[in-house]
Amino acid sequence: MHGTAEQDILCRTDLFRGLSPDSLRALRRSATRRRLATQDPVFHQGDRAETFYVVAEGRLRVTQTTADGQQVIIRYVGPAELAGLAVLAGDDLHPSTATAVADSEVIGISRAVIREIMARHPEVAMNAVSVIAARYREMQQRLREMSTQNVERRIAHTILRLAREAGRRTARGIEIAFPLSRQDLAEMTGTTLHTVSRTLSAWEGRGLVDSGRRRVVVRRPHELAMLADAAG
Amino acid sequence: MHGTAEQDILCRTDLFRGLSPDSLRALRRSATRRRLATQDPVFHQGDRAETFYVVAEGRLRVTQTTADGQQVIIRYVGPAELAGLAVLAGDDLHPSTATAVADSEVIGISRAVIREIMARHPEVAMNAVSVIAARYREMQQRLREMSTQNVERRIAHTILRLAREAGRRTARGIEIAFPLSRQDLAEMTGTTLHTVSRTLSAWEGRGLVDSGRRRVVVRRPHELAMLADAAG
DNA sequence: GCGAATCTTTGCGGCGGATCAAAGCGCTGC
DNA sequence: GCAGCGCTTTGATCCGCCGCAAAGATTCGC
Repeated sequence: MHGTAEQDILCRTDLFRGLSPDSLRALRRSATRRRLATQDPVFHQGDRAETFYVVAEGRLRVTQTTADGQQVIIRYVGPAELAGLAVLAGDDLHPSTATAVADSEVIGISRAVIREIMARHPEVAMNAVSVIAARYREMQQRLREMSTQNVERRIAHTILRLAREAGRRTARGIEIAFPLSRQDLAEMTGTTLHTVSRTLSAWEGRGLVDSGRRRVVVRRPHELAMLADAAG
Repeated sequence: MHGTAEQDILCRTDLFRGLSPDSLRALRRSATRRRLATQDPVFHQGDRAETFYVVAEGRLRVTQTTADGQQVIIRYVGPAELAGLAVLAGDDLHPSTATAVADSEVIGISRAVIREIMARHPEVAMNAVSVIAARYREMQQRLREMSTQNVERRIAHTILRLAREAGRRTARGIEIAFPLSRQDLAEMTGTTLHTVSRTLSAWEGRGLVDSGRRRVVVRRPHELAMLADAAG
């Protein structure tokens, strides 16, 4: 699984959907591959935005850190998804940091290459519009959640979303397929690890989830969804 | 100020920057103008996304309403800015509602027209990427604020942002140039009108702002910015 | 100019969730 | 196998902000 897998992943992205085999081949030649171990950084907040990445395998965590050192998780990025969208927009700097949370493989594409492809293939530029618009909508949804829902519902929504994006069916239920700590969930929902821990403990008591050290399994997705949609 | 003003506004947008005069003229012919009084709706959440709008004059409020009827304000949109970005992305439905908050004039452009322009003029498609990416970044910032800052700082940031986007210099300070109620600020910051009212009263006591019925004037922008950046 | 509607202010009580503190648990490395 | 580190749990306390309630301003319609 080398070249062919790589080309597969590129044409499976929403960004390059519809690009001709020839162009894909050329793109593949100018792209670079990188293997990452857990914890390896891909780029840092404030770095020059020279290269964006397609995840071929594994998963990245995208975070932002505030002036006073608080961190929030913007998103997890999985196979066939993109990290470093600022490059597509032609921005100078990466506004966020991307880090591998599992052994991963990414394909890097430089600003110059993607800008030229978009200029030559408007359908790719239009795909880029859709990709970023989807992220924008995602963000609107999270903002709405933060504004109107209490902590328990926010955690429920977040876990359900992760289960959808990165869920693995097991005998016990749907397992989120990468290490996810209480602290991580807190940084996604705007609360503290203490509150997340208490909430998961309560759910565990009711048989909704099964969780442990950096591990979450959703046992009753339907009931958790009810809870996520309940008032409050 | 008819045709010429309209063309001016179109070429002053980030979206159509760099488009040739000929194409602009053609675009202008296929666009429609609409005058709006305060409170007039432009489009509704759930409507088919057939047309997006360039604000030529005035201001729109873009909101989302949750299943249980709670409203959040996504953004205010002023001259040379866009409303209805979903149309650019080719989405089926408008995810939000846009309403005039002052007498306004908008220029409507249909999905078919903009898609064709983007297909023919990649630079416009790339502009669209930048426009949406800017909104995405804006949203990330607000999410970060919601996650890490207390109510007072969020209100301060919000008012400063509005003053920057829609501020009018007056003898008393910078006046936000459209009607803005306590409830509106609450829906932008994820709090209640009561808390906004208390906060503004406190600031008024310290001479930071001067506010009344649907009216906010920032008297000491610098001090308000200090407060917005302070810890907490 | 009067009343009604809308927006704002302010007091009071309560609670969700943060904060502080300390102890348990499960990996990892030697 | 034991030490040590990072993650998790749980208790106790506190406080920022919400929710409710009622009165005070301001604008608008007739």
